[in-house]
Amino acid sequence: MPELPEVETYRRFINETCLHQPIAEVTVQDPRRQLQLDLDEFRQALIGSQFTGTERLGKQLFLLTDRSTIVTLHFGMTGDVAYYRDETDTPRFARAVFRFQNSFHFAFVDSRKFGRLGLTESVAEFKQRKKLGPDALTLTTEELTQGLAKKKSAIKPLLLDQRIAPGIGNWIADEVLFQARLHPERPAPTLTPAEVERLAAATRQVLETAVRAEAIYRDFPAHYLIHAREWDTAPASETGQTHLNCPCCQTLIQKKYVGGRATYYCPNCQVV
DNA sequence: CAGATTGTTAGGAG
DNA sequence: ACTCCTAACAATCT
Repeated sequence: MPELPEVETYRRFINETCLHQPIAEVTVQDPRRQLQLDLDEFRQALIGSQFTGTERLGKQLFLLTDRSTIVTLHFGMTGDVAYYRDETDTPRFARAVFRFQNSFHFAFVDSRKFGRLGLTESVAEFKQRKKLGPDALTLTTEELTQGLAKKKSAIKPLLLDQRIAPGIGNWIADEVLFQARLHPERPAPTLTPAEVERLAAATRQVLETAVRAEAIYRDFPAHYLIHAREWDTAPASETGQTHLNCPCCQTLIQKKYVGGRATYYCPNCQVV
């Protein structure tokens, strides 16, 4: 689930829990898969150091330390964070655990092991190496126009391209397109400047709303498409409420695969 | 139990 | 060399 709003929420959580406390031990359950460097190097770089602050770019999280090294965290599809004192409270699927000298623990939790941990010298270096574009939370019309230049494909896969506006994931992409009233398969070259501007504005607005709601989807505004996604119908059906219709025009929400990802849209509000 | 799943990336086709 | 698309990755949930 971790798209930009979740990662931003994790960042704030870490800021409130993990800073300025010497690290006593670091364990990684499956370093060959999830750690991008040797486990001993990782431990030596961090044991005895403290986290001093955090940064975020798209879905990538950076933990600054009082040394010249920065921890990089990517949460994959199922990454989460946890902070607890007793080892007996270690969450299921804790894949990496930082124990602080005050005996509290910070855990990188990730059932599916798609997440990654690594080290970098600087955020700028990391951004360049990964070719990440400008953060989607503050995406300007100019940045989006630049990012879409010479692109030929459908707009939705481009919104998911982290080199254009990192932070947008599959669900947010659908929400942004719905709010901008654009069909997910619109070819990027056919977008008018006004539509690109609408898309950039919707991106900022959806992400700001999601961050404000701390990525808790049921707290999103009622006119959001996200309530119509299938996964929302399970809990909703228990209360007798389903939201499979467009919150704007009541048309049945369609599902199809665009760029290999499940895509939800309103065939009435979002015309190609 | 078959089929779905959030993100990223390698590999192939063009 | 670049763009675009697909499939694979691991594990879990429904």
